[in-house]
Amino acid sequence: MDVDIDVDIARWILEFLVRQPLDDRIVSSLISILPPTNENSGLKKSLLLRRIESEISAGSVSEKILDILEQIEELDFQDKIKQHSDLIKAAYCSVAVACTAKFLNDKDVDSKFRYFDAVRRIWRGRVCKMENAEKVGLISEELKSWKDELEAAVWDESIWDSVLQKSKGLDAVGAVRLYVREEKDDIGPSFLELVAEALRADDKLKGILGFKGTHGGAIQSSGPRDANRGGCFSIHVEVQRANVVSGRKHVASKRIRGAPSGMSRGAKIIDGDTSGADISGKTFDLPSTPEVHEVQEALKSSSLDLKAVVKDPLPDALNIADTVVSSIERKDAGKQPVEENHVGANPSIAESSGAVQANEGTLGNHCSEHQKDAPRQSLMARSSTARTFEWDDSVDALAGDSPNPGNGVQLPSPKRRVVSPLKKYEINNMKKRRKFKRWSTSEEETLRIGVEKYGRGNWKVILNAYRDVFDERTEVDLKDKWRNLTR
DNA sequence: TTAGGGATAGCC
DNA sequence: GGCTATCCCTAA
Repeated sequence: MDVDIDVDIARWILEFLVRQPLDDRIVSSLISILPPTNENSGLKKSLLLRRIESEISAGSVSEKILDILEQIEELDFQDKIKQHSDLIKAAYCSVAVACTAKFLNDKDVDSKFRYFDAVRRIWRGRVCKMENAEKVGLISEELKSWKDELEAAVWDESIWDSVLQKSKGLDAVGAVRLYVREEKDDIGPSFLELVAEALRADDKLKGILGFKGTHGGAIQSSGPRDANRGGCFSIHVEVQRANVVSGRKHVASKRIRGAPSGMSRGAKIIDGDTSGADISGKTFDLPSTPEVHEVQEALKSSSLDLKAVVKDPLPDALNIADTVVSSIERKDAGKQPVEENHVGANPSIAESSGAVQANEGTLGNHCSEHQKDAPRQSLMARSSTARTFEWDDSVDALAGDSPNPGNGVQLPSPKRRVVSPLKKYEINNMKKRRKFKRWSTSEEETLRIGVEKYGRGNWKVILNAYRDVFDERTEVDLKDKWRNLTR
């Protein structure tokens, strides 16, 4: 089930997340619940690069990397990037060789079978397909040379040693790392990081952000090939004061001007206190799991970066809000009028108040009648496709963790909402079933070999021993398949 | 981590 | 709709 969340915001979140050292499962979970952002090939590439990094984190390479590099090549092809980096070709060649030649290490019957199988899969399968399709993005002279050599070794065991020695001269992991570094440098930082960076560097922009200024601060994108973010754009944030006060909601409309299509939608920030609020939209809660907490921490850290560079952009707004808010009866004396403006003015500070950051992976979604009915239209009026997102848990610690608690802003504690059984049901259903993938004969054969060698029931050992063959399989899959084979 | 039951996708 | 293969959940 996809979360009903603005696709641009989802993209910002994903752009940010894929650059964080988070567990892959967490990122995958988030991707599965955020709406698809298929049109963004830059994000896709970032995700693929992340998968590569994950694959080589153990210091070895696998055939999965070949698959990912092919996907990247396809993306580049779709983006009409004709000139492919030599580094991607070198990385592909090195990994292909490593994934094949490793089976020459042992001289037993199994390894011989696996070597033949690897040559069939990689060189007669992948490489030949690319050659036949005249897809030259990953084809290099070096690759062709290795193909001949490895094919020759299929028929001539006497050259195994020399091929093996030569293959050891290739540093596959190093080649992949070099390529990934080049791509990441090329893509540049995420949008959220750019904003943070711009705020750090530009005092003027700090002043502009959050209040009714019409000036725009410019942020230069550092990703020359990242057509999805555009080369240069400006940021404009406006506070809808009327809504902030009348609805006890903190609303800011953020718009990127001059950005490519899809970048100009609103992000609304709402106070965690929703009591009495007229909620017409759907609300999504995240389960309070360690994984979710980990993601929240990463987002929080980025938010704190923002907060650290924004001192107080709205002193005037505070005074105005002070006057208006004072007329509203408050049950909670700890909620100061100044909070409202801080929140409305600055998304980074909004977080501290229990407000929700759309760009913090918030999955809550409220539509405020107050905002809808607000008589004053903002210059940066929320677009029809914009939604409101509410973050319940992430902000708990922020107010208390504030490095400068005496700075005058004491923010209300967000309230954890009780998740209804129905919601829990929805949360459980957010996990998508994997795509149905039929077992190949080589997988079946390898499973038989594995069971013969390691014994039935040692599914994890077998999976680890033949990880290259069992692509996207789990130990449970192996167990289930064996059960099926032996029925 | 594994085993087993149940759910679901894919095929006929 | 029925059957089978694959995937998922949960108890041990």
